[in-house]
Amino acid sequence: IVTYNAMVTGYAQRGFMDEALTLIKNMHQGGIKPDVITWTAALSGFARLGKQKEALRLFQEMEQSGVKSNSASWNAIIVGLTQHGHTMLAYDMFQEMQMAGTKPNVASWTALISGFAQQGHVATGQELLKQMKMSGMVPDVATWTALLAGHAREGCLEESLELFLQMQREGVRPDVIAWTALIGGYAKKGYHKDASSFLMEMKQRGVAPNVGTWNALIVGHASHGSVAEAMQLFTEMQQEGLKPNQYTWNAMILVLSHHGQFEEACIVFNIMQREGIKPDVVSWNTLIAGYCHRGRDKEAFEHFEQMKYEGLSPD
RNA sequence: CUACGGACUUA
Repeated sequence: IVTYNAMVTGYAQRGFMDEALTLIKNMHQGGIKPDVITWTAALSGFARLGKQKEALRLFQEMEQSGVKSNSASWNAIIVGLTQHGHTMLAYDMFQEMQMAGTKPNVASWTALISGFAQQGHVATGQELLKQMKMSGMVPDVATWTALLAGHAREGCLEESLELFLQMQREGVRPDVIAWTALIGGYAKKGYHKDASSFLMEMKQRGVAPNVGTWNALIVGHASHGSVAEAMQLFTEMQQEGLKPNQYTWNAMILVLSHHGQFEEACIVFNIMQREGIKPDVVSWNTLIAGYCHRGRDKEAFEHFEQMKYEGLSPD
């Protein structure tokens, strides 16, 4: 069962759902009964792909086979809904989960709060946090960060900072992700000085910045700031021993495009490939949108064609 | 037991 679960999880996480389902069938034939982990791994795969019908079907199949769902199974469904914009349906599921006798855990609350926060409904998220506390649950660093990030994305820096402080008053230590959410808010508004003081502070407090943290700093230089400073950060992160990832390269393309440096942006396409990272739809969209903003429709179209030629489908 | 939640890129 352990081996099977590992394999089902592997396939499901990669979106190979046919393979995952075949494995479950094999388990049955081999006389091994899939457990709640097997089922949850599989239905979570469907949920992430936005195939809610199939996810729910597996959920029912699980219960019919006599395996009781737990909060993780419900959470997988809820996350699938929130990540595809169905926040209200996720909320309904959350209620249904309780009616079915499963108590939401911290992850359930966090998933729901994050869903609303990502849709720009931060106030609802705040309200849910209050309810969560009233129900006796204790928010952890992920819960706080979901809300904090919501405020940061809205550009409400005071609110995001206040949550950052509040979580600490309530005994929760910010981790690298919480710091990154905070820093990202400041960076995006062009408050680069504040962003880098926070970077220093997090280091002093023993939290090591990761690639995501640097990405947040770099991308701030798209709307406000300069290519030179972005390049400087890009170099610095590598001196710290961190390797640029897809987000980093795309951020660099964005910064260059925003500043009209399209030739350089195209060079970045080549370099990233040489470094083993393929430009994705986001990379191309960024470049094409950059051309469009400057009225360079011809080049936008040429790159649109080239993207298709490279085997990527426009979204 | 590689089951479920939070940050950073385009639109």
